[in-house]
Amino acid sequence: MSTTPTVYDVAERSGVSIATVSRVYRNPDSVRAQTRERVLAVARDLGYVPSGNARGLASRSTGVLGLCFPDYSDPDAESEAEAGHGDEADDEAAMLYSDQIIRGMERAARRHGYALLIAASLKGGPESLVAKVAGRVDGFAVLARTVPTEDLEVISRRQPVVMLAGPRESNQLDHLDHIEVANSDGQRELTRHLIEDHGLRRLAYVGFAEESPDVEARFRGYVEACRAAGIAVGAEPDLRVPMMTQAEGARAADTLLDRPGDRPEALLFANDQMAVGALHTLERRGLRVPQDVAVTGFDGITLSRLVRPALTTVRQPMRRMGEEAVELLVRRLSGGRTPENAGEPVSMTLPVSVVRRASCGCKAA
Amino acid sequence: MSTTPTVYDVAERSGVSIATVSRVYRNPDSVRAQTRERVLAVARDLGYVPSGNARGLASRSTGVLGLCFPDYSDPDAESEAEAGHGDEADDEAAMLYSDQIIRGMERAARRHGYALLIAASLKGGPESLVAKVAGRVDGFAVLARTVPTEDLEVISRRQPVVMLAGPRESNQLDHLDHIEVANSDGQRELTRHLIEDHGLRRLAYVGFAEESPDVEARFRGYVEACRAAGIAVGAEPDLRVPMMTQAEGARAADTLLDRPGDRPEALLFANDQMAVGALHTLERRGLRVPQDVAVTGFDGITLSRLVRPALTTVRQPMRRMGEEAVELLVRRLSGGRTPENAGEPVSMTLPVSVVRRASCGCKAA
DNA sequence: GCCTAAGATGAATGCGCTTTCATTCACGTA
DNA sequence: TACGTGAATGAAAGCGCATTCATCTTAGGC
Repeated sequence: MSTTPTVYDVAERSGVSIATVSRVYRNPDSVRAQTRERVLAVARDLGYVPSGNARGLASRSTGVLGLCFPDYSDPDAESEAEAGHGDEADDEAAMLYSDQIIRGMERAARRHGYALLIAASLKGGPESLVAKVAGRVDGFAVLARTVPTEDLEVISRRQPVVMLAGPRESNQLDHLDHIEVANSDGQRELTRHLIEDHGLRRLAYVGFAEESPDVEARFRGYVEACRAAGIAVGAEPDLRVPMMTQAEGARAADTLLDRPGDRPEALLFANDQMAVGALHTLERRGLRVPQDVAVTGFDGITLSRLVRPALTTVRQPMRRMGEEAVELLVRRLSGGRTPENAGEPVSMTLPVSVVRRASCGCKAA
Repeated sequence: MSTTPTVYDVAERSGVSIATVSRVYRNPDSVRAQTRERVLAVARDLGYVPSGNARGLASRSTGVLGLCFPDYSDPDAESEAEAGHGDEADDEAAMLYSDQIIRGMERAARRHGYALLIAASLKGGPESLVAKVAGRVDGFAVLARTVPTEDLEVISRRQPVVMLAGPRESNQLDHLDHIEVANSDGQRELTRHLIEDHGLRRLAYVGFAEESPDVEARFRGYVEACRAAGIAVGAEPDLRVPMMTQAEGARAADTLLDRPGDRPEALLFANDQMAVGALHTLERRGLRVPQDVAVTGFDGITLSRLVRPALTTVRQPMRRMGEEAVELLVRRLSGGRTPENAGEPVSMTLPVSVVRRASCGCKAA
């Protein structure tokens, strides 16, 4: 009896067939009450729990949705939390993207009766990651750039996959559902705000070195706003950094301020982490924000509100993104096996909102 | 071909047996390189992804750990986030317990090569919840009181289960591993702080109506500190509320302040949510915190730092708890099939820390 | 050039459950 | 009394993979 009990054990002990045991769990009403009770009693007695694997195998569906995300942990955040045990710097503050998406997905999944399987990619083989998740769920969401697109290409032929954040790949993944945020709109509006409402004209944009669709889109919004205001800008950000971390942001600020010529009136960063790093640099150099230099971020992470001056940024509705992802998956899953399921891939863009705080001059620091 | 490809399809197309296909994924080195490449090519071509279910069934292990938690969503938080779109009140602020535990578990699980399955109980049958999770994972953690103890009793005979937060049940679950925080110590220290460092003596404690081991432990700490200081206290909290929400906290404050006799100098709440609600009430009534009344919470949720005055509270290391839970499960899982596995159940208590902020008078509001 | 051992592959079985399809049984009806 | 009916249950066939054990190669060794 050291082995875990199965339907066979329960069936034998309660004098019914395994089919009946199965029915007791799948469709209780189809079994006579008396029989049902007997089976349940034995099951309880034996400590029987239906094997999800066997169930899934036989019914080819798992009742689980998945989420793959990259290892987002910013080394900065880690070390900072460890070093300064200050009240303000504790790690709780850093509710990451992934956390919010997880929360959104979990809620929505629960509503639809699904559980959620989450897995972040290790630096090792992403192969194992996606394979592991894909093989165990009915459908899943992937944060952009977590998994090689070609792998997704393959997997999406077999189950619903929705890509989060990051414009749809123009090449092959045209049949992948996709949810993004209005990166371009947000950055454009924020830039317009700096130019029109604060009268700033010497702007500098800091982006990411590796090609990142999101960052590109943000930069595009920046460029549009500048041009609309008659401000000349190049086709490239003023600076590209190797990683979008606080450390790099701090360094970037130094680099830009050390450049010859007039000091920029505003530093626009492609994400909040970098902007926060820049804030440190500016303070160290004795420059006041926003009086001497305005600073803006992008994302709207919790930390952006906690720093001083509070960071003006663009908030992304990550939680909602998670919810929408689930809705989409559920729709694909329930919508008949093959009707319009092969129909047009859905692509949705969620609106963002500019959050005006102190670092651009809107509120008192 | 509309059906999802299986090992059989791959085997046939690449001219090998299914055993070889399986080997290619499970143990690549045991297959000749040439053969391996051929199989992988076909797999890629066909869009083959190994079925996690079949794998799990055949190898009886899933590579997944689970977490069951109650539906913690505080209705307050929801409505507040929807109503006031204020910058300060956005939902990011509310990083709940479950979120932190999830994060801790995810990190630790990833390190050990496991994925994480999370599921919150719906109000419906908790049966389905736990069964669903239990059937799909190698082991899992449960937040106290999410699942009827008798169910756990049954399941724990079949796989490792670790209970989080909440003292071990004295009755039957003695063979369940268990991780808790030093609730009693924390509340005692916090109370001692109010009494000795701030000279407060008229205290009032607000707890939860339903029996909750954690809340009981906290109350116990409170009582100990009072008695040690020679302050008389009853065996019951001054007030028990039906739910530990902000709304109830607000109401509780009203109730306590309306009672005849001297106004309490300090209101101690069994969690932060209630304390925050009380803060609203006090402001409405024109009472200053901490000058007129001190207020304290318990938990150390992010919101506790964001409210004004910032809340003095006791921080629980929820994230670490998640990590420890995984470590424990992994140990159980890897530690031989039956050696000391049946050994003593582990029970660990994580230390908490008092966070002194403005609401008790320690820092400027 | 023949024999042996290690390496590569195949055949077959079982993992635990779901799901037709068929069978049995108890009634009500003609 | 014989027969149709629907409910309850059983028999059996997979679901897709991992894993022995047996079989077949192939590279050495003499």
